[in-house]
Amino acid sequence: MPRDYALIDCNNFYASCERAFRPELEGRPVAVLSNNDGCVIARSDEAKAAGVPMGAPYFKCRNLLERNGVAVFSSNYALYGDMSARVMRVLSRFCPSVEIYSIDEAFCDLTGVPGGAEAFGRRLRATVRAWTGIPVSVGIGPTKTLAKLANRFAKKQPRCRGVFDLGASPDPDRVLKWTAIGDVWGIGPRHAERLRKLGVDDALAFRGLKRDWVQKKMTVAGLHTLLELRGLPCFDFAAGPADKKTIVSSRSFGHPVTRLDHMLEATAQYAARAAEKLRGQRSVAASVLVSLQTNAFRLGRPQYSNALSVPLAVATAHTPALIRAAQSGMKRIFREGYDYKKCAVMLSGLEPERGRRLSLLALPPAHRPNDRPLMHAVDACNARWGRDTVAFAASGVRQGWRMKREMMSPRYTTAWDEILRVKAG
DNA sequence: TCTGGGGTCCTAGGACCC
DNA sequence: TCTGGGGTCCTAGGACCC
Repeated sequence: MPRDYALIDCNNFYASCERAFRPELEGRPVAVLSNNDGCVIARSDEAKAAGVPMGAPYFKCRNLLERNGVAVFSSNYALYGDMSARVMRVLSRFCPSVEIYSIDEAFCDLTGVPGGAEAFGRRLRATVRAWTGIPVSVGIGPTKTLAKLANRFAKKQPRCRGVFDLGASPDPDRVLKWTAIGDVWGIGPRHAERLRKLGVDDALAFRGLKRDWVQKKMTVAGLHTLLELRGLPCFDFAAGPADKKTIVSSRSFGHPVTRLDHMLEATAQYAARAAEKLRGQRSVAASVLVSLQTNAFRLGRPQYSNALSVPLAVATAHTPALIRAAQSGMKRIFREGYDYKKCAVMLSGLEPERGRRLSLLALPPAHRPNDRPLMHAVDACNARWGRDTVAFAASGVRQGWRMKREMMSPRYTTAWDEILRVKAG
């Protein structure tokens, strides 16, 4: 039986989150910057129309932004994460099954919903808007790839009014023809360029290619995209989030770091953050990869980057152990005489906390009975009173390397003292 | 002139996604 | 002066083993 998958995608999500709490920005251009106020990562429709490019470095487009009266925000992930959860809760309340795909997208299985998928999608869209303030688009199709494609059509074609069901369309091929090859889910810039050179410019032309050729040139990933465009589902619907296989914490510094002690502070901070995420999925890590790099944009300056993987004797989620491992690796790859821009800590070899393998050489966790309750208490404090309420001394106190966020909006929904006030009368 | 063969595991790099 | 962060999957090739 053919299925109806819907892709619900929040429009210009970060910009819409900012606007949800500043109604006077409705109809005005809004842009949100990446960490460190580095580049533009979200734009309202008005900002797009003004010609603000996606990914543009802030210092390069600052004039353009000012000239057009664009309201500019540093990214506020506490706010976006919470708004995302609200949107997802609305979807879960009305849809039989929801797969959260990213912070601003979810797939829903609408097969057999009463009244038809499109009408259901319209109600969903209106409800999300009314309950969260976030505008969404809804695309419906028999496979995830086609739902994605339908979603893009819904978003770009005003007459769709935010919802489009490809399966119910009188001429679906016309929509495929309208979709540029590079806009097909799963076809990135590399493959798109190659395909265009062969005269394959849109989804319809791609769909007509021979499977053997596609598999040979684009591996099974490309083959799956091809088959999905033909209406054969290749990507399963996953109700719950799968455990991560790697966990990364990395951040560019607010100022270049030159000293080992500062680098070790940042390493500890990132290791602690990664460890928190690790415990969040009840896993332990078997190895820690640290890396560092100078700023490759600064031509003419000496460049250096390196990475080192540090295996752990026993897989663990204990922050002090992970900090020790990360710092020992960092000491080995750090070289004096460079301006470092960024470092990262990646946890890999993840396995569930229960049922992990134990080493014969190190004490099993049962012999360190206080580790887990301690970490649990730290996580509970930070969940309740905010990140870094309890932190590790190894992360330093002054943290001169911390990122810049000079235009951040309040954490309207996650911090009591930043909550919106509504004046009476 | 000759230089086995096949399996498994790991890693690095490439491509993609948001 | 200032250019994000966090993931997944696939493949090729080398190491290693018998």
